[in-house]
Amino acid sequence: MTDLAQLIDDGVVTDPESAKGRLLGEARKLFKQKGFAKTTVRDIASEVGILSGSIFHHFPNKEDILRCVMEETIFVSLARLKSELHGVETVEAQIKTLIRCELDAIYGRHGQDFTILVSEWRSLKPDNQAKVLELREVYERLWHQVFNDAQKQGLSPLGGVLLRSFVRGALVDTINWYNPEGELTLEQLVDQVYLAFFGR
Amino acid sequence: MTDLAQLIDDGVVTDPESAKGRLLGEARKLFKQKGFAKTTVRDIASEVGILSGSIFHHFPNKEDILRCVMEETIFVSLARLKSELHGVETVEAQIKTLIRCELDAIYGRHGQDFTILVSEWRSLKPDNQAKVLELREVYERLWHQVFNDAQKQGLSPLGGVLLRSFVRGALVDTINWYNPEGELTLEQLVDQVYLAFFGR
Amino acid sequence: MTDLAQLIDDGVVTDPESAKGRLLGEARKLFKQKGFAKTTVRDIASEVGILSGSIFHHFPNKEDILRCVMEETIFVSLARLKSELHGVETVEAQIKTLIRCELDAIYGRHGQDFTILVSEWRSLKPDNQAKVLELREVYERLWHQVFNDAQKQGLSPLGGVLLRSFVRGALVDTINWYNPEGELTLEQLVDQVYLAFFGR
Amino acid sequence: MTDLAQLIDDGVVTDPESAKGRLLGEARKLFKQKGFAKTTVRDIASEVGILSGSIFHHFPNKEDILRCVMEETIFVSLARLKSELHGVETVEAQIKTLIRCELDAIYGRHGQDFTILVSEWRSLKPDNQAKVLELREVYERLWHQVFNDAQKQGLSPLGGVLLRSFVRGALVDTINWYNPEGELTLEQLVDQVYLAFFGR
DNA sequence: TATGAATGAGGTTTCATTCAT
DNA sequence: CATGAATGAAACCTCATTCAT
Repeated sequence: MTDLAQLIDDGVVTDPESAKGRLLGEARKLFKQKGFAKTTVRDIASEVGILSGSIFHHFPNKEDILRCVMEETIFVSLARLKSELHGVETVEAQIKTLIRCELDAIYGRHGQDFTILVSEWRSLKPDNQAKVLELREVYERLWHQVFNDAQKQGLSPLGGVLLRSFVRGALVDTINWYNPEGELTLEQLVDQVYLAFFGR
Repeated sequence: MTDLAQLIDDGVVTDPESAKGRLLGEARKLFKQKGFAKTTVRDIASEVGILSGSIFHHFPNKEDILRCVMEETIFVSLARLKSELHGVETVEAQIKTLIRCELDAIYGRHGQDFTILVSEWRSLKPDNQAKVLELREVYERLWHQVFNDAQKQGLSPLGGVLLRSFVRGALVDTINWYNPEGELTLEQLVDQVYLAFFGR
Repeated sequence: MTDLAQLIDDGVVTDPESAKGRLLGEARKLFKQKGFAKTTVRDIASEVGILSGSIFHHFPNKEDILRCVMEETIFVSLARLKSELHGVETVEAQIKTLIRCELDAIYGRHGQDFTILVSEWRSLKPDNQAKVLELREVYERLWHQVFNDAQKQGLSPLGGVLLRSFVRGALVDTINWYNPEGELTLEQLVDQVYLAFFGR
Repeated sequence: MTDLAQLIDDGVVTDPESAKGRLLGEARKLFKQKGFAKTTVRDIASEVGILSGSIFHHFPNKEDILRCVMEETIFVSLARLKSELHGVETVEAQIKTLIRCELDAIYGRHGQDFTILVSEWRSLKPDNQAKVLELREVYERLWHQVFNDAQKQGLSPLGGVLLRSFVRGALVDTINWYNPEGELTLEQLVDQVYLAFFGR
């Protein structure tokens, strides 16, 4: 059973074949393209092939769609990260795996579109922010652990939490200039990020 | 004459005492607080103490207010950066100056609120993006030059353009976690950023 | 099946019982009374008994309402004209039928309000003008044919196109002085128009 | 002394060199081009080279500008008509003079833009309509007299008032199809109108 | 579950008009 | 006479949300 199938089975990720799942998929796409504020509930509905009123059978309101999109993003990213980290021994390889997975998530290789987590953070009301944050911290802790190890090995003078913040910023911001179809491959980008922070 | 006074004199920055200037100031504040989409022109007007219709004496439309806010941000940041870099000899000191100025800009120490440039980029239509981009590139080139020097001196294995991208991301993202009133002072943050990228 | 019922069935005229149909009806009435510019979408909505926002379920914008009103006017006028002309043999009778039908249309006897086509022509943007013009030319050609026959029979020294222009002007302008409830009956008016242009 | 100079001297037409006169001239042009409703008081001001607020030193409100434009149109048209009719003996020549002068007025040969009188009639409130109507009836009576003579001579079977209505409609409507720069000259158009109504 | 018409609050923008300078 | 900033009402339009069918 794949990671994704497992997650669907666990009920934390909606089956993308289902009506709700297709809704989430299109919503994610549009939120990424045009932003949450400029995406109308009609846009989403028409992309799925239903009418706007029908959306509210699946979600209580628009903001909740965003919350679900974000939470699924974290679930999927987390599962994938754990799976990819499995069996990786050296800290260097672990770091590169972390970076690679997050870039994959940002560029939607597995449908996660990590960027939304940052760019649309303010579109959530505080209560929803709290819910998502809880989940997200699980994900962040994985980074902290690996980065703390890196510091111990002298790969960076900074502690895990601070370093993770800088790396996250650097990665998320690539969305503003990096073109995955351009000359620099994703793997090369991974290496450059590694070099920038740990190349000594 | 101060830098700011000079810029106002040059006509590239609006006098903050004037009606238009006050409008820009309040708009900047609100855009930062609530985001462009959720800030209404009524909000801005009422903050200045006029009615919403009066705004359109000074700006043709809401988006143009954002464009002006962004352009002033760049003008002020650029002027300040040049002034602060003046007489600074070592590359290390130059880098720290760049970082310090941008963090100052992000945290609005001189009224610039640099973050808006990144977070509201998508709120501009392509034609306005192009106008702002032109200005912004002048600012970015300053970073590239210093970072290229840093590479030559072996301070980082990366070229100036790529390195600047990573640093910008790291700095801009601080907005999501850094609290300027917290334990970590801005000067300490500058040092940590320097360490993260150049501390070898 | 009546002509109108047939047109509704064909889908070129909206059922006046439907929401959209009632909207068009009230819009037509108001456009005629106050003119397009001075009629607000709120006026129309309140006349139908809905709120202004609801109008935009049926029409993308105000101008489109006018376009629909105009197009329906032509469809109805054309259908009625064809039906009335059917079996009319002499040119004189055909001419009077044309005149009578257009006056009927102007005075809204069958709900067409032909005048709007002329008086609000400039309220349409060029693209909408083009759409309506296409339809209207079908209608005009009917006149040209009959008037060309009239010229051949020596009823007027002018060609069909020019003559039609003059007659249209004369008929449309009646709106500025003719009172259908006054002494001059519509049938008498028809005769006078005929006399003015063909009475020799 | 020209007719116009005489009218200016009489105080019924504003000197076109004066501020108020230039205002009226530009207003007339814009009302004709875009219609009264779509012409803003700013449009007019900027065309004259002043600011919108200054207009209200010359006119109490926008509608009054229209009223003045209309009244001047009538004054000028009337003066010109009287002057042109002077010494014309035959009814045929008188009719053609009337037609020619009105077409001249419609196409702005002497700056009158007669069309506005018809197309913007509804833009006036009843009290202003009444004022203008009073003037206009003097002008219309000239037509009635000549057309009544025409009927007596057997040139048309219709009475002057009704006939004038039809001719006015035909002439005013030319604005919707006639191009003064096209193949049909204005003099030829005069002849065709004459033929249409009196050619027997 | 889905529809689709309707809601109703709120958005940006327009514009004739006023008035202190 | 002219300015130009401000008014304030009203315009068109948007859109998340509701609900009877």
